[in-house]
Amino acid sequence: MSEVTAIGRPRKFEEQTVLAAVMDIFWEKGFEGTAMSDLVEATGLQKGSLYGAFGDKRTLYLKALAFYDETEVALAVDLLSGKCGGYELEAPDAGYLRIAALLQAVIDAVSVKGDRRGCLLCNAAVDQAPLDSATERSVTASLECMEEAFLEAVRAIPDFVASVSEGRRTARHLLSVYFGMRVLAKSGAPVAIMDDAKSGALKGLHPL
Amino acid sequence: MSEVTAIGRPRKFEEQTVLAAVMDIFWEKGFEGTAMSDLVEATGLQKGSLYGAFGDKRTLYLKALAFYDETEVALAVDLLSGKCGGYELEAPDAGYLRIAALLQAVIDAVSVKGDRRGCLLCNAAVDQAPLDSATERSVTASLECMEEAFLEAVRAIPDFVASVSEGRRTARHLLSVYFGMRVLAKSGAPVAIMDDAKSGALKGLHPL
DNA sequence: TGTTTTTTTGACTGATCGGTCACAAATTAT
DNA sequence: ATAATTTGTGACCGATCAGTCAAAAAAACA
Repeated sequence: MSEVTAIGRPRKFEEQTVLAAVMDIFWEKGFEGTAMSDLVEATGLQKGSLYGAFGDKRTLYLKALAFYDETEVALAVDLLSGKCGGYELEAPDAGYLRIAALLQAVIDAVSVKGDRRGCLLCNAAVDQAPLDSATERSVTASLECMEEAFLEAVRAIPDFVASVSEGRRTARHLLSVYFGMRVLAKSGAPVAIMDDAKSGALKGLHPL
Repeated sequence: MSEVTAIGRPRKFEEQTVLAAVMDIFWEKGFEGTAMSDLVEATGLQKGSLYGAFGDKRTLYLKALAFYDETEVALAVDLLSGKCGGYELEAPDAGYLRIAALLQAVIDAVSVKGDRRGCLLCNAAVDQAPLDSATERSVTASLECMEEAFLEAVRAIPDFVASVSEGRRTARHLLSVYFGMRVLAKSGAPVAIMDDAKSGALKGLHPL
């Protein structure tokens, strides 16, 4: 993992910390909207150090996307697939609750935390994926993770009488609702709209 | 509407034509990703003419958004509210068919026409609405139009036993699915995923 | 104490950015 | 004609863009 002794002048920064700061800026401003000077300011590093350690702007963006996948996407996936605590995971309607919790988290990000940045994955899909194939690949991979996690949650809904293909269909439908809500959130839509989008989606999951 | 005689040198361009070209570029590249030189190339006008006729880049963007609202959004709204022909509007399940047709149109834009630009409204919501209040207002207004149109379609579903508030909820849920599918389309998602998102959403509309 | 290796630093580059402007061109009004 | 008014044109502006580089600094070696 790490060299015990490293020759040469040691780095003054933690790679993960810098990447987190870089991700934040790209998240807030997008790829084109972010200048290298923004990253210099946010990271406290000089331009030369950034280029030396991470490569050019595009590479940095891709690494920020990967970091997002490892942190934020992983959190959502863990929530959906029941690998993290706090959501009554043992309840009989665990799958339903997990999906409800994720959609509620999208709403809370806006209404509680005032976070208008939305989802970096969604942002990247909209403004960079069609223009850059490496970004497209990264986004696609993260989307597949989320789809599988939704599928896992759907399958954890007892009495959800559904064929295998219907489970997949439902997962993809929920994926779509999730990103739609992210878009609505960024547009400044009132909480009531997102609440309805959420409960409208959940309604179809309750055959009880 | 128009002056019969206009003093001074007459314009060589049609305002609507130029606006359509401008909209196309912003649609494809986004606000930050579009340079004035791109617009000069696309419109055939010189920079000075563009500034003289439409104002600065931001104003031009807002006018392109308004143009999108008057053309593309209006088409979707007309389709949903049954004001345009071609979709068996007299059938007993007219509302259902209209919604299905709109979601299918999102898929066809990608699979038939190879159009990866998505929806300018969605793009604007994601990358400009949080940063510019005028853009946010424009996006919000268009979103409200679409919500009302979805609501009209939902209410045109016979046997859709639902309270008033449930109709609204369903409309907002569909709005969310619609934008989610737009995001998936831009991410390069295969048609199968969007098909499932669509049919998953439609399933909840068929209490038959 | 040097030598070597790596990182930090900030000045520097050419290109491009959004935006302006003076002047030529085209039309109506007199 | 000629004056008045508007539009088209392209050179021009300072600012900022992404990216580079040589030299200083900080560490491990010898």
